[in-house]
Amino acid sequence: MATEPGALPAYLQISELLIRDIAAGRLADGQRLPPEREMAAEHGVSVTTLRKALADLQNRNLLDRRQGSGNTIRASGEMEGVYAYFRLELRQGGGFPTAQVLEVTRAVKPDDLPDLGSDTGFAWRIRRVRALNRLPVSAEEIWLDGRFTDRLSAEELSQSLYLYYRERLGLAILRAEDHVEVDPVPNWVPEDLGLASGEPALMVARRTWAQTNEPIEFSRSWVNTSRARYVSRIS
Amino acid sequence: MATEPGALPAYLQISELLIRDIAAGRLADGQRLPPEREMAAEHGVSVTTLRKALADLQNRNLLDRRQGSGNTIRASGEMEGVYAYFRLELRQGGGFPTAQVLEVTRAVKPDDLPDLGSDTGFAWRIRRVRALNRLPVSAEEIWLDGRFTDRLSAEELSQSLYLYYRERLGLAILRAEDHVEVDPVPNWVPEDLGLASGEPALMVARRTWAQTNEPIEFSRSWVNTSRARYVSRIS
DNA sequence: AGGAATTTGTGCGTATGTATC
DNA sequence: AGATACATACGCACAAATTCC
Repeated sequence: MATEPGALPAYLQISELLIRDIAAGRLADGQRLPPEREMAAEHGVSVTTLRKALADLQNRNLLDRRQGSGNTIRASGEMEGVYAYFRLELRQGGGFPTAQVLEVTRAVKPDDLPDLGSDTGFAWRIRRVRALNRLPVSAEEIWLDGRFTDRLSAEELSQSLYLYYRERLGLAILRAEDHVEVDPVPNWVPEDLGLASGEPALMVARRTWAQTNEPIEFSRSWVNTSRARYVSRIS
Repeated sequence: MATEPGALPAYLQISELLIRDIAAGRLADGQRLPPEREMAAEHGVSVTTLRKALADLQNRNLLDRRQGSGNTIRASGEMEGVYAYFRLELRQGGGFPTAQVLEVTRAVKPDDLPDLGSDTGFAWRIRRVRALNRLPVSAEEIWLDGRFTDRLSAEELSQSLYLYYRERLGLAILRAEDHVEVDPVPNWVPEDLGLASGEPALMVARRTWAQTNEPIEFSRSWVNTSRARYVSRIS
């Protein structure tokens, strides 16, 4: 393992390497890792150091460590990971999330918007409809600070916005805070969502932060609660 | 450190000992711990082992470890622990939670209630008003399954219901799931909450589970969103 | 300002215990 | 019962951050 001056600690380099392997599918769910001594030799570190890397994966719920049995990848959390921040469910439970972008605009930041950590005053406004099993459940307006990119089009945005942030903009969302309230539906929501403009509806206001703890994004979602509900699991 | 056969590992013995010290107030918030080498000597273990105990405390958010600076107790998490499941905040943020019990009734379980893991068919219904900084913010109706206790009175219930569950009933809440919706306000809510019966309001439906993963409780809270909002932090 | 002292972070190698196969 | 593999624990050396003089 290279030990350049500015580099990350060896155990973090290894754990990040394994995380990328999982994300890329090179390490699949349920796959058994080689014994710790082997892996330590492969990476040219001591068993102690390698164990610290594996402990890190365990803390992230990506690895099942079992004495006498071995270390097993738990990549099930991966696809969930992309949607870990999505908190709407069909009323009968579950539903596969998709999104349709209605509009992408570069605009002056409104005054009532929370601070996004920039002084440019410009931001991207993304409006989209989120669906579960193809049933539209919410309309979402997202404000992404302007400092991250100079161009942004509806075509570029994949189904998972956070995936786009991570892969195209190098922004990993690490934290979010939702405020759930009741708020009038705006006038731009499409018909098929089943929400009447001006009527009170469940509204989720979200702020997100990146690795560096800088605020990135602010969004508001109006939810059709006859189709979906906001779910929060606590443990 | 004693190393009897059936005992916990040394590092866990030490971390549990420190946790008890924090809970009992012998280690106060902000207090600085002795250097690791000193503590290791005190407990008769190696620095490595002691560090593992401290890492455990850090994972529990009870300790702040800073290279070059030392280890500092963060007991703030203690009181928060009791209210960790409380997700309402004043609109300006924060607020100290209190509760006033309106009514405690033993009743037949309604049919539309989710399964509470019992076949007795009886349950306790608790109605109370929750306040933040003495301002009423929500009305709550709780159904506690009947199998846990034969008597329950308003006087017995402390401010924190979960504290009561833990100390009197031996029930530690380990998991909860909130469903947030919009729902008409019931007719029993008191005037000073500022919610009109029958009008739609933010409603939080919660199920809770105990250690054993058995369902315990179901509750619904109607929130005055002009005073408070439902907050969910994700990381 | 600057350098020494203090304190935690990282990493190694090894020995032994214990769960699983 | 034996082999395999992870868990615990020790002691040491050096790096990096902080504090103190």
